[in-house]
Amino acid sequence: MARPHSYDPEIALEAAMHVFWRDGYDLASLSDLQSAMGIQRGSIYKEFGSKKELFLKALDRYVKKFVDPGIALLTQTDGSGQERIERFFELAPRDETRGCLLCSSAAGVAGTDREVRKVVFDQLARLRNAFDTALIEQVTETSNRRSEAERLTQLYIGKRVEARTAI
Amino acid sequence: MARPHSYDPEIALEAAMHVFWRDGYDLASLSDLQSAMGIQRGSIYKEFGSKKELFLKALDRYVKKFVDPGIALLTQTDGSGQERIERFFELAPRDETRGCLLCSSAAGVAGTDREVRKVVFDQLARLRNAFDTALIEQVTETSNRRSEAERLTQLYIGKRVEARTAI
DNA sequence: GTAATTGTTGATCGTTCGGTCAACAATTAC
DNA sequence: GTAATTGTTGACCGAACGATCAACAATTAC
Repeated sequence: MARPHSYDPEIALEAAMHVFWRDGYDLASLSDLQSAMGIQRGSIYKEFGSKKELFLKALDRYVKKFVDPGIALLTQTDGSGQERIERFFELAPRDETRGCLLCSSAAGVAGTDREVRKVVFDQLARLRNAFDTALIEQVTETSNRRSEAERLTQLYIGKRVEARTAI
Repeated sequence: MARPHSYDPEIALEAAMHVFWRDGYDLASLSDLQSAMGIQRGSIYKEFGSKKELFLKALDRYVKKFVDPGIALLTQTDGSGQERIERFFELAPRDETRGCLLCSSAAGVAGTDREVRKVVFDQLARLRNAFDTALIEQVTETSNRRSEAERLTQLYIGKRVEARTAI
């Protein structure tokens, strides 16, 4: 009954995610996004609402693609928790100099935007809980386990942020 | 022989450092800096050259004020290395939600500006070396010590980046 | 006093930003 | 075919950006 889409919103979002991943929220301009997504500005706004909404959807996609598999690995039941934690830290390719969109956002836009900060906080909490689950055999005392899970989360963030400084 | 300065460049730089610390490089606008520094735009440019040069000088000041004392603690000779490392991680106040300017810059502007990236990389290397020095009693094997120093550096970055997500 | 020198100001520059919208295109229902 | 509906486009908007500069202010040397 009406003109059909000429582009796939999922593919456009995927492209936007990569721009935000590489450049961060602030440096990613609408012109950059427009080029990468292959659609015009008006279509971006009709489809995604605003730059910030587009970013939040791209971040959500990033989490589904790159964080959730790690959480699934940590919380699955085969193999020892220690093994799963080691495998978790091997998930990110060594040459991925873009780091982690979630971690970079923690250092960047999350510091100034409350809504983004909440999303980042919640996702990092999910990761912390997954570490906690993986530690349940090794560390029986709850508060010790919680602080070790906290340490592992911070270690993950540090690794992925440091990756962005590679020369 | 000429008109004297009406402001103290060191105090102005200190103010700029706090703006960059809170907002990051991109979000810190010249208007913000101007207000915080208490001098007009023209004077900022005459004194510091450009926004990026001002940022690099502010980052340098940040390192001198907040990173160097930590490095000094790690590399001093009294107390055990383990003790000094523990004290290092207690240097940052728990309620410092701005995190660490060096770490935030690693996740942010360092990803897109080569010059900033080099500075951040070098300063993180100094910190890594300081951890290595503090580990010299505990870990005698060189490559083990190096990877443990790397871990501690990443843990530090993670802690300070995570601090920015506090709700 | 005057001349020379340097610091300070704020208006102004061109550019880029995120965002909007009227015109046009493509489809379905009839 | 026409009408209705929705998708797409690119020109355009005001605002904010980083940066510049001519005019003015304050000091020293004489």
